[in-house]
Amino acid sequence: MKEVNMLRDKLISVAMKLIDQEGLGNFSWRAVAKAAGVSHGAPSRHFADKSVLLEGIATRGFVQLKDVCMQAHKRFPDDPRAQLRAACHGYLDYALLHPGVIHLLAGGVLPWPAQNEELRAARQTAFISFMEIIEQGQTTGVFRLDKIGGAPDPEAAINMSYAAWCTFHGLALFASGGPLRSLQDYPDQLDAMVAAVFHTLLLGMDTRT
Amino acid sequence: MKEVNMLRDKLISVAMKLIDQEGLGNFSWRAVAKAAGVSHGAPSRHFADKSVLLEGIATRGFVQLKDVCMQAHKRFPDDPRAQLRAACHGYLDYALLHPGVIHLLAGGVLPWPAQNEELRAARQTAFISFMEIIEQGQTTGVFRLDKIGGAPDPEAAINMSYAAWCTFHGLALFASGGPLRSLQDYPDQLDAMVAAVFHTLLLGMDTRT
DNA sequence: GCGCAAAGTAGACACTGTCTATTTCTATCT
DNA sequence: AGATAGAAATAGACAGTGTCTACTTTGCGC
Repeated sequence: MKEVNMLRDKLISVAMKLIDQEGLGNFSWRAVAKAAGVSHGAPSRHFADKSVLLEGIATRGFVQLKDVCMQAHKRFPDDPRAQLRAACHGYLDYALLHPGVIHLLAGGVLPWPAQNEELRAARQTAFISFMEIIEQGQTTGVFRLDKIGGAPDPEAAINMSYAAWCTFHGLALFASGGPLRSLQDYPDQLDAMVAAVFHTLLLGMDTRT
Repeated sequence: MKEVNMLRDKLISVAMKLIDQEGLGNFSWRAVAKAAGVSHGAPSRHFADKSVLLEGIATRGFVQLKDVCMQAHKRFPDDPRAQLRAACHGYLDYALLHPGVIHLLAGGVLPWPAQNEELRAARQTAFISFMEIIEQGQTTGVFRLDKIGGAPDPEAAINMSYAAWCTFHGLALFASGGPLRSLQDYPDQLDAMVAAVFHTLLLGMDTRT
């Protein structure tokens, strides 16, 4: 097994750490090089410029979020509600651990749709992985499958996935670096808030209500 | 009526425009000065440094979001569902018009809780303005008032407000500069997606379901 | 008209991202 | 093994950035 792109991987790891510690704004190309122990010109062999490096970080972020969804899916094989709850908590935990990365994934920094093919694929894979939870829930009759007008909607899974993902995303941003950030010091209150938000979301998705 | 801080206001206006056009990352102090027609040192008479300028922009952003909520409230005096829908669309329209500002408000750039007292107050006012919609809905029996366990919750309004706001916020970010950005070119599809997401949210909040 | 504080200007500085020329490393071929 | 070509890393240069400082202009009460 050949060790390819050792420095490339290290740079992304180091950059992730810096981005989470210093924030997305104070993130510097030269600081990444220094933290990786190379000269300021070395990274340019692996990343054309700063935005390509950010794309690399974002790609890894989406891969990790895909893992979060897959673990949620695997852990509760026949319980879409539990899967969704696990995905919610996994997403939130990831955001608290990687506040810089989650804000990078939130958009506004990199252009969208992404130029980078690898990044586009990673995001797509993560979304599909999440959507499988919704689809399974809908096909097993746990989640709603109706359209606004009442007629069945072929894109119901996509729409409901975005509804859930938007909520997770907003919650994760608020808790990791927004108005709910101070709740990090009071885990019980944070849990209560997350439970309440999730409760409202699930009520809107569940056929049982 | 005295004209105070003419340049200060102009700088914020100009900076808002630049931040929305060029993005939060390519936003430059000197470019703001140039666009306002003053030397690069002039803004420092009104803003100590770049982050204070950003705080000024964020403050104005929250004030404008408060206006969105108040208009939604005023327009449908006795219909919390319509108020909420109007707030959702208002929030989204604002995000599409001001993609840079909405990402600034999303956090990750400015430290939270905000140092700046004015900014903190503006955010608080905006949130309260939004929460009034929820409160009115709950007291008139349109929105749920139950806790997860079933017992009444004094903080129900706060929790439900955050549930709704998280969804709006995630949706706004996705649509303005995230994975849903391409839907801007297909207004019908965008409307359908927004309607579906809002539908799921409302189902989770409404007592009627 | 004077004096003074506030507002705006212009130059300097360290630092940033990016480009280029140069050196060092490494893997392959005879 | 030694030579060599290509990749990888270095170091210097450059314009542009945020911020600090000294200097000049402006406007207003006396």
